[in-house]
Parts: sequence; C-alpha cells; structure tokens
Amino acid sequence: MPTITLPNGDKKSFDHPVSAYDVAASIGAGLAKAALAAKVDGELKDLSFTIDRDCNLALITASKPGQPTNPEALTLMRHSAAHVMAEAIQDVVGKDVLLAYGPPTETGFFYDMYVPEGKKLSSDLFDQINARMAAIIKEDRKFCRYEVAAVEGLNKLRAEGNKYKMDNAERALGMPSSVYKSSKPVAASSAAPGNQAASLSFYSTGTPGQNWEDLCRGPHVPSTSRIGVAIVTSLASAYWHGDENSDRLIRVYGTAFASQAELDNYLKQKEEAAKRDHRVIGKALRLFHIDETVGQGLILWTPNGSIVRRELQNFIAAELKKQGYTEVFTPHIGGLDLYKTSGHFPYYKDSQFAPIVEREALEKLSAAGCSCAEMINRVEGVSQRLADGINQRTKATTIAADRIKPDDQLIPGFMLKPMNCPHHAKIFGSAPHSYRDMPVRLAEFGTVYRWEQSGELNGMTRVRGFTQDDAHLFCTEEQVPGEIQGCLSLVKIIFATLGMKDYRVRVGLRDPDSNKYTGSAESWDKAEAACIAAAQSLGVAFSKEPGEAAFYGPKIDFVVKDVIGREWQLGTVQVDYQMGNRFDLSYIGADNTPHRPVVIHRAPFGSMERFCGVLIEHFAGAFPTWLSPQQVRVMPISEKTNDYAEKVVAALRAADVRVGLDAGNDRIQAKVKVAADEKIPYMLIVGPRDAESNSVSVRVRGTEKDLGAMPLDAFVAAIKAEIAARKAELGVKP
RNA sequence: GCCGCUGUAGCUCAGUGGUAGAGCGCACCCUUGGUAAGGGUGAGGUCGUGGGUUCAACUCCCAUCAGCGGCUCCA
Repeated sequence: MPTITLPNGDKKSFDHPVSAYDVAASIGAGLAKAALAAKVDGELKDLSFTIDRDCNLALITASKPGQPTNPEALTLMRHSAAHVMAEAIQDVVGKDVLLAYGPPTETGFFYDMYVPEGKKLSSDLFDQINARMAAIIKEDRKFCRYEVAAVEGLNKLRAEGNKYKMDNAERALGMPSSVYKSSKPVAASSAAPGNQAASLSFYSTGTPGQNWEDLCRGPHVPSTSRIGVAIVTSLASAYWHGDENSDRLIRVYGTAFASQAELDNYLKQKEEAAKRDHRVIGKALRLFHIDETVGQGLILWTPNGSIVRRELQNFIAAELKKQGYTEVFTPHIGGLDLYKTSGHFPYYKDSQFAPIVEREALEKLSAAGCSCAEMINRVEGVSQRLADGINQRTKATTIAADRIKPDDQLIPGFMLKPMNCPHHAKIFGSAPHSYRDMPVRLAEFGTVYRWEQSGELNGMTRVRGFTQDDAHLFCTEEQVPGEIQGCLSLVKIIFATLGMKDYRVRVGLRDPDSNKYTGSAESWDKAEAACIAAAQSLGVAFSKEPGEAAFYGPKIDFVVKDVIGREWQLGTVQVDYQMGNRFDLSYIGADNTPHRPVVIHRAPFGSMERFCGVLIEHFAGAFPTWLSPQQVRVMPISEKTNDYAEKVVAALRAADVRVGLDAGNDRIQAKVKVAADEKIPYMLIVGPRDAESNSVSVRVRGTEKDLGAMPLDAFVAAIKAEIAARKAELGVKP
C-alpha cells in the first residue's frame, strides 16, 4: 500500500506496488510521455522502477518548453548514449571489442574499451559509427533492466571473457579484484562487507537475450529515442584504472543533447572557444613564440606580447608602491646549499632542472674515473655541517643520514631557481631588523624554472620557465591578518581592472587529523581565521578546503574561469611559519629579544606567462586600450593624405600613444579589414575632408563604421585619459 | 613520462615512389579609391631531424625532436 509524496506535497496512495511510470501516468498522460526517470527518496531510478513502499517521488523530464535541458536528464541521456555508442562501435569494429567503463561527464560521456590486435578504431570510422548510433536511436529500443544473483552474473561475465566487466562487477560486489593487478591496496570502503550488493544488474538495449546488453548500474532513459541526438567526438588513450602499468585502453568520447539545435549550439560554442585559444591568437597577433631550439615550455616574448606584459607589470608595480612594498632583484641561479637549506633540493628534484655543476670539479672527478651515478651522488649529497645546522634548527630529521657526505666528496654547484623565496630570505637576513621596521615587503618579478612533464606543457599556461609577480612579506605574528587582507585587496583591484568577474577563492586549511604541520596550533588558528575572514570580505564565492594547506601554513588560491569554462589557478597567498626557522631569520622585538618573522608568499597573477595566456583568451586578443600593443592605427584614404596622416601619428606619438600608420596603396576597405583582424582599438581614417578641418574619423573596434569626425586634439586628450585610467572598455566617442 | 594524431613557403593547408602546389602575407607595378580584401607581376621550400629500403623517398620502414588531444580512484 505505498503512499507516494510528490515534490509539491501532494500524496498519492496505491493499493498495490506501482512503477514510477504508472505514477506519472496517474498524474497525466503528458507527464508520462515526458518523463525520463524518477527520483525515489532522492535516488535516481529507472521509470520502470517498482515502488512498493511509502516514498518521496520526483519525476525527471528533459525540460520545460523553452528552457535548457535539465542537467540530471542530460546526464541520464548521455549515460544511455554511451551504451548506444558502445553497441555501434561493436557493430562497426567488431564484437571482440571489450568494454571497460563508460560514464557520463560534464560535457558528454566516454567509454573506455579494449580493441584487440589487428582491429582498428580510428576517427575515419566516426561517420559510420555516428550513422549506426542514429539508427539505433531511431529504432527506439527499450532500455531493459534485469538483475541476476551475484554468482550467476559473475559466471555470465566470465563466460563472455571480459575481464574489465568482471572487475567492475567484483568491485560493485565489494569483492577484492581477481583480475586487476594493482600495486595500490583495495580501498577499505569498497572491500567493506556492508557495501555488498547481493545481485548484479544488466541493461539490454531491447529484449534481454536478443539485443545488445551491458553490465550497468543504471539508471537509463526508457528507450533509445529519448536520448535525442548523440555523436562520437574524439579518441584518446587511457589506462585501465588510470594505472600506466596496466592495460592500455582506447577512450572514445561522445556527447548527446536533447535536440539537434542544442548539439549544433554546443559544436558552435566549441568552435568559438577554439578561436579564443591563446596559442592561436598568440601566433596570429604575434604575442609570443615558442621555439623548439630554445626548448619546450620556454616562452619568447615577442615585441607585441612584451608590451602587454610590461603594461601589466607597470600596473601592479604602481599598486605595490601604494601598499609599501620595496623592489628587489635577484639572479636566476643560486648555490646548491641555498636550496638544501630551503628544502627545495634534493627533495623536489624531480620537478627541477638538473644542477649546474662547475666544470673544473666535474673534470677532476672524471679524471679520477668517477662514474656518472657517483657524480650525481656527489652533487646531491649534503655536508655534515649543513645537515646538522638544518636538523637542529628545524628540530627534525630534515636531512636524512643517507644524504650526508664528507665535505671533500661534495661537488659545488648551482641550481636554476625553482622559487624566489630563498633569495628573498637571504636579503631579509642580510641586515638586522627591528619590530619597528616590520613588515618588510620584498617584491620582484622573479623568473623561476621548473621541470614540468613534457605532456603537461601547454602554450603559455603550463611552462618550464616563468616569471612570478612574487613578493615575500616578513611580518610579526600580529601583522599576519592585516597583511593577508592587503594581499587580497590587491588581487581584487587587479581582477576588477581587467573585468575578470568569474573567479572564486579556495582557502586551504590544515587537516585536523594530521600532525605534519609546523608552527603552533594557536598561530595556525589565528592564520586560518585571518585567511577565512579575508576571503569572506572579498565578496566572491569561496570554499574551505581542509587538508589543502601547505605543511608550513594555510593558503588562499584564486581560481578564474575562462570563456571555455576551464578553471585556471592563478594567484596565491600563502602563510609560512617554516621559512624563518630554515633560514634562521629574526627581528628584535619590543622586549629586546629576537623573534621569528612569519613569511607571507604571494603572487596575485601567479605567473606573467599563465596570466597573459588567460588574458588573451579572456579578451579573445581584443585587449583594452591600455594593454593593446598598438592602440591606434592611422589610415589615410589615399596617398594624397599621407602627409596629414604623418602629422596625426606624430601628435599621438608625442602623447605617448602606441600608434601605427598604414600608408600603403591599398583601398580603405582593405586597411580597415587588416586593422580589424589585428584587433586595434581605434582606427583613425583620414582623408582630404579630415585634413582640411584638422580632425580624424574615428572607428572604434567592434563597430561597423566610423562614429564621425572629431578634432585631432580632442581625440588625443580622450585616448590619453582612457589609457591613464586603465579603462577596461573602449570609451573614446566623437 | 605514457598513448594516439600531426609536422610541406612567414601563416593556413592541398599533394604524389619519378625535378613541389594553392590562398593569405611579402616585394614591385598599375590603380588614388571614404569604412571588413581593386588588378597584375615576382621572390620565397634540404617537405621537422637522423638513419634505412629502393635505380629513384617529401611519399614506405625505423629512430628522434616538437606540436596537438588525452591519461586514477567504485559498472
């Protein structure tokens, strides 16, 4: 006798078990027709799910007319589409393609599969696969769920010879895997007896035993036609369980939408997003260059990109000056001992360039017949004296015994700096400090080098050499909250100036169950509270992330969303209780005794490279005037007005405006096209009419024609004001 | 790092086991034209790099470098 409560509070009672579909039908034929699945007590179920007890029930429909597809419905459709795609691929490529794992994703779905030797699954087959998918969808076969006892199900899968599905089933049953060999231990939760399902569920696309079927938890849409439109989009490789020592599978990506119009819209959006790709725009507008002879992941800033970067640096430097920062410069390399003290080497050596070793020392070792392996040992070793000092100061075994080598065996050397803080710590330590001078804020656009894996490199956003807009604030514990606040206000100014509204903040806090952190619980509490309060005061979305703090202190990360919807981690603010100890830094307090400073690391842009890359995509290359490599293009109508055009250029140049002249013998249409392609903010079209009245015809980027003539002087004054104010929008109007 | 795809003129890309193609850009000439490409002529390439197969390789094979797309937790 189930009594079913609907989302609006209505109750419906039945004197026998009913399916979710029956309930929908009892409400209305239209709803029954539109329903895709049901939510029973908050859990998604097939429409055919039998309800035999009291529950809350919500029916999932694709959408209300004129509204976007409900995300839950879309997920269902895509999960079902993954089945259809798998069937289509087995039809096209062969039944011996083994299916592994096929979930929906944020923008579609994928299915990992094993393609046997000799068979080929390539993008040449996409048309065939798409056609087959469309046919299956048109057949409107029902998704049919059936459950079998665990043993029976496992035997069935074993008979089919699909170890991947066997593994899936065993996991679902909470059994240790009999087929997947991994070095990783089975997660406790999946092995817990309480989690065991008594049976396994299968879905056939049509009649069980006759049509295609798959081990699957479900739920699915009622029948294939309810999927809408589905296509296969791309291929990639993936490992079974993401384990590179395991089988290599082919990951086939696809997507599905309720209607062709929505799919078309998605494809168009993807195309638009691809056009904003900073690598494409960066090449077209000659903003930067990567040369394979120089090296992967190393950015050459060409003149245009250098202007953008220089303007950004000037902007931030001006803000820093207002906030009482002082500028420093440090070299690109530092002695190995420096990084042994800071802890960067050898513990993070995998993400750093190899040390630079002095030639003479190397030659001596080589002459003595020293092997390569031994040479490395001599470079990476730490002297007893250094190790003792560090271990004593950090009150821990920071330098392990196996790293310690006799002094006469060690080779001196340098490292490309992976971070700026050791150099800055040395600057702070180079002079005595009183509490009255605190905080000491050292800022530098410091270039650092890190050895990113080659496959992770990407344009300007993931590189091996980059310049941080770095600073280290050496402060007293009491000053920490105020300094954090200052850092955030800086970030806020930057984002506001650039019109980047879609960002959020992550506050990394310590894991309450771990004791890996340095610094007292009390100072942690204060610093965490300060970070949270500061984040709150920003007025944007923020999340607390326990366990995400660095071992030396809590941190605040800024995550910006770009037009493609990708999130980029840009700036960061980190509190550090450890650095003072490692470098034995101190200041003299009011009590006339030395105290450890707390250090705040912060880089609001993150790096100039990544930030510019994100900015290129953000503006699609159409920078605000103050950032544009060329701010104005002067275009004479014909060579007859070239002289006047020169005069206009001279006037703008005298006002410090970056101006270009297109005095070629092209017609004005061609000049406009070229300037528009180069995304120049202002085109000044000058012909005899303008020359006569000492004016310019102004065409603003993004508009269809010029907005009329204005006196040259007025234009110069207006654009000067716009640049000085670092306006995000183009504002000069005649 | 691993897997797949790609690498031809400054850029975007065709192409074939037998002396290399287009469009754009560039240079020059004609045109002097008022808002998204006026016309002509011409220069420009060791076909990513190194090996191999072949009478002959940009093309086929191997290696290498680089770019692009992917790459962990439970159907």
